[in-house]
Amino acid sequence: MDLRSLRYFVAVAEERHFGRAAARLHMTQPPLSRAIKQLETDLGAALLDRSPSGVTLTAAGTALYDEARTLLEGADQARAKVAAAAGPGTLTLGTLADSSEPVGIRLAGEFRERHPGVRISVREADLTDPTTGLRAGLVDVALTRIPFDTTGIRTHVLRADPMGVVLRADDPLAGRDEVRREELADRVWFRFPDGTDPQWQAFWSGSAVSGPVVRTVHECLQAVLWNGTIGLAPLAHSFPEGVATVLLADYPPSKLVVAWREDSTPPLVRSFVELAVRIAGLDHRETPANP
Amino acid sequence: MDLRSLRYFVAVAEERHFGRAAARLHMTQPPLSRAIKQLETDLGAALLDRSPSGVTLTAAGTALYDEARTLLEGADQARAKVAAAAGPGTLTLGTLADSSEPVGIRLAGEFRERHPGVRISVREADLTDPTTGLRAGLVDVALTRIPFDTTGIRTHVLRADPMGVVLRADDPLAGRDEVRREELADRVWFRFPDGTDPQWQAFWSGSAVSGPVVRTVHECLQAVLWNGTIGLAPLAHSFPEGVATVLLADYPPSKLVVAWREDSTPPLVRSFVELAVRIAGLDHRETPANP
DNA sequence: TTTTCCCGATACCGCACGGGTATTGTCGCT
DNA sequence: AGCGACAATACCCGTGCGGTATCGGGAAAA
Repeated sequence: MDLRSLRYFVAVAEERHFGRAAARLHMTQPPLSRAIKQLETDLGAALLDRSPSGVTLTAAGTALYDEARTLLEGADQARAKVAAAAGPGTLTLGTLADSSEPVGIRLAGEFRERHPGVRISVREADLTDPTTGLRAGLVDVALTRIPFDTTGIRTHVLRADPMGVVLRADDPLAGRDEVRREELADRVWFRFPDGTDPQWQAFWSGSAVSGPVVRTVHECLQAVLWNGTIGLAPLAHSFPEGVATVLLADYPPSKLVVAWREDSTPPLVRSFVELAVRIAGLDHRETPANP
Repeated sequence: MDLRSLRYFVAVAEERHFGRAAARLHMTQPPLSRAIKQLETDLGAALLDRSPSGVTLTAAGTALYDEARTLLEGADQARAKVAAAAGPGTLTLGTLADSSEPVGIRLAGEFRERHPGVRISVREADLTDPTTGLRAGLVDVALTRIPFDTTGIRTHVLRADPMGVVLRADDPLAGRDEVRREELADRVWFRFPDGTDPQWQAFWSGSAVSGPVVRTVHECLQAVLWNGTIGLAPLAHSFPEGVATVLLADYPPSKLVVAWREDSTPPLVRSFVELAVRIAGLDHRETPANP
């Protein structure tokens, strides 16, 4: 007898219908039927009277329903008590200035729901530090992009986004479906300041040695609009008026990762990472397979 | 957070030692460590301070310990309440006069432990009915041996025992390690009464058409001692003074099964069957692999 | 200081279980 | 009798749990 079975049973008891209960539990009917039967076997008593015109509780079933409610209630209170005893936790999250994207939104929501007492302080880093202050200890966990030097840092890929070039809307290439890198050979690229992580620098601006130095997304867009520079960006979110994006056909995709220090294993960090991975996985699978 | 994790945590909290706690939980230390860490991740708080000189509880840990105790206590009470509401259950068990064997003993014990309120009434059947009254509805579940006509009856093999021949202790063959069937061709075999299940009859007494008719194990042994008849028995338990057993080399093993009517699915029957299968499985695996 | 020992953590593996899809069975109802 | 609704069954597959083997690190002993 575990809490999961009890949750299942409560759902069926309240809906008096396996199908509806399954829907409420975000699952399908057969595993639910099986779980309830296992619970009955485990307890050694019939809990439900199955008739085609609905399901009714036996005496044992009503007894279990009350008990299960109390137990589940107690479990929730236990969580709360533990959270209270642990004191107000804090998690500092570093982002790469694009935390407003879907996965970040859901992640923040679910994390707050799971750990209501935890204060999340978000630090938005500029483009010059792909670790967003992780190695410096300024943040506990980061949503960022690879590649960069990951010694001492562990990462888990959440998603891969195709890369695109960012142009003025009136650029001759602006209407194209895609471009290749060689077509941009004569353009002016931007650069990151000296001292930026070499891998990171190489990914974003190639071997450019001239061109404007940018530190933030904003500066980069300004350079595009005013200098005619080209920008580079993962095609994951929308861009402001006046600029256009074109898919870069021969460029490796940019991978969004969750990153944390490998010596950093406090539960909140682990919980955040676990949540991030799960949600990212769901994002892929949730696309309904329409027949 | 499920009840299993809580049980684990309570054990560790009380033992203040992962190894001892694991032993108490009848498991090994690594999965226990992992489970506790998962629990910490799930709750988002450190529960234990691991120091080489023992394990101590954090504030969150002590809070969870109290809550967990209450929850587990509540779960036990829930079981009791359900059992009470279900009314005193009854399970009638049919056996083939050799229920005193190891698996039967353990089975009865564990079943009583799991379902304290249930009355088990045992019906010992004689050798003439391999179903021990199952088909007639006299018992709910049976510990018996195949083969017999199983239409309408489901069985699950618990164990296979080699067959042996039962002789007077002063029989010339009595000292042998094993005999073959042809060496017994001139012996007098016993028979079952007319009307006995044909498969059953064929297994136990071949095509014998003469010889004494026996109905019980006792009668069979009497026939061996007084008539010089030979008996046939699975070599699973000990035999009384005065008779000897010799392995029958070319005889198929006798399979001990748990049997129930295929239309009979009350939870207590399912629970009994499940227990029987699990215990029989353990019996095999529990033989320690000495290196 | 170096060695040893204890104990928890990690790595990896195999199997069982929980979830899924597809199908069957079985009642009421027309 | 035929149909529709609903739970049960059959089967598949991936995850998770428990196992064994090994590592790492701190404390005690030499």
